[in-house]
Amino acid sequence: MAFRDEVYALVRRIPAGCLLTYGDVAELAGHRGAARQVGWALRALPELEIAPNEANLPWWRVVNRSGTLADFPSRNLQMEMLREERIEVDEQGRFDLQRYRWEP
DNA sequence: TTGCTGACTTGGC
DNA sequence: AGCCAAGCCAGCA
Repeated sequence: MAFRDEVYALVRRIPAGCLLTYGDVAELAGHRGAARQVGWALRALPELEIAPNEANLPWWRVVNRSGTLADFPSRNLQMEMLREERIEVDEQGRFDLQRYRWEP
């Protein structure tokens, strides 16, 4: 099973209203410290012609360790999705990881 | 094959 | 709080 598919399998299990960091996903996939590859896997989604919503792939529930979003094309969409799931954002546009982090 | 690149993290200032 | 270097490893040229 490819690393990419391990990532997708894990992301699918994140409950609504919860968050996971790139590092968390990497460790759960058995690749501790390979956070960058998780980012790569998520970035590859549009190129794979996958419709994330229809594929039940809540990629927007993966954020970085600072509780912020990096500067990538779909970050605005991600913010919107998180807001719909009642995840609060502070004045600096950050999430409370202590509160929303998913612990399997 | 080697050598970059990168939706990241961590530890040390 | 921020900056920086090192580590990570799947693709790609």
